[in-house]
Amino acid sequence: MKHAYNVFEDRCPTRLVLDRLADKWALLILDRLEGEPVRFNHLRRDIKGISQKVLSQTLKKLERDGLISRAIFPTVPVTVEYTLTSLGRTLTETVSALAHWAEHNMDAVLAAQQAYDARA
Amino acid sequence: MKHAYNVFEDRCPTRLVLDRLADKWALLILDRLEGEPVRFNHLRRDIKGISQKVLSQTLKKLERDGLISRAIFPTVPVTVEYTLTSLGRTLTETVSALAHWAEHNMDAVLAAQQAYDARA
DNA sequence: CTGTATCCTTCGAGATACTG
DNA sequence: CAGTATCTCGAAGGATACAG
Repeated sequence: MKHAYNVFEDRCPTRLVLDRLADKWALLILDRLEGEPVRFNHLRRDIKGISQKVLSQTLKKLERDGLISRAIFPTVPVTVEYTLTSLGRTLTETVSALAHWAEHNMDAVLAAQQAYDARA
Repeated sequence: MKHAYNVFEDRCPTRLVLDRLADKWALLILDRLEGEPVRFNHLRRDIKGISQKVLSQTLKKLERDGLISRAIFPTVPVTVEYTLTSLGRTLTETVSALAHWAEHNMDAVLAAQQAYDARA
């Protein structure tokens, strides 16, 4: 067999990886990072609604997973840029596909919800 | 403009839709449902580690969003089949791409984590 | 078989304030 | 600018029992 694990198995490494990806903020960060490095506060401003704490935590997790890298520039005050790694770049296509699906099918989902709620 | 909203805006419908997708169990269910209808307990058995309660809740949300449909067969005891809707089927390619990414890049992520932890 | 109801715990997120 | 440190709070999830 090609793979020892699959996503349907409990407590397998694959599931742990999918868990990390199944995170709203992580997806938004990866999507935003596509194409260009972005600074901390720039991300904070662009990704509306994320708190400083959660942004910091999520960036740390993504860096630990090898999906993004953190570059520190000794300016005053200090500048920090986050960039997709080559591993992270292999994900962007899928991630932005998900984001685009959400944008394009929002209306259909909303309509389905209203129909569902009307029945109940 | 083509879209009034994008995923980076707070409290926009697109974000709400992405929120729903950014759910580990929802992704696993959608992935499992690709290709064939599946019964409740069958899903429960296949998606290892999910509780009855969470499975039920997640299925209800996915049905409300118009991504899956629920068919009741008046057998004794009753049989319930869950199937992807046509809207849901437009998502499967992306969802399974995510799952496959996790399976294929698990090793790289694990290695990155170990390298990160070794540095710290 | 396919769920719902309840209890209980814990984990995560928001708010706020502070630091290098 | 780029974070860390607390604190509090609510919601999500597991376990268990029960129901149609």
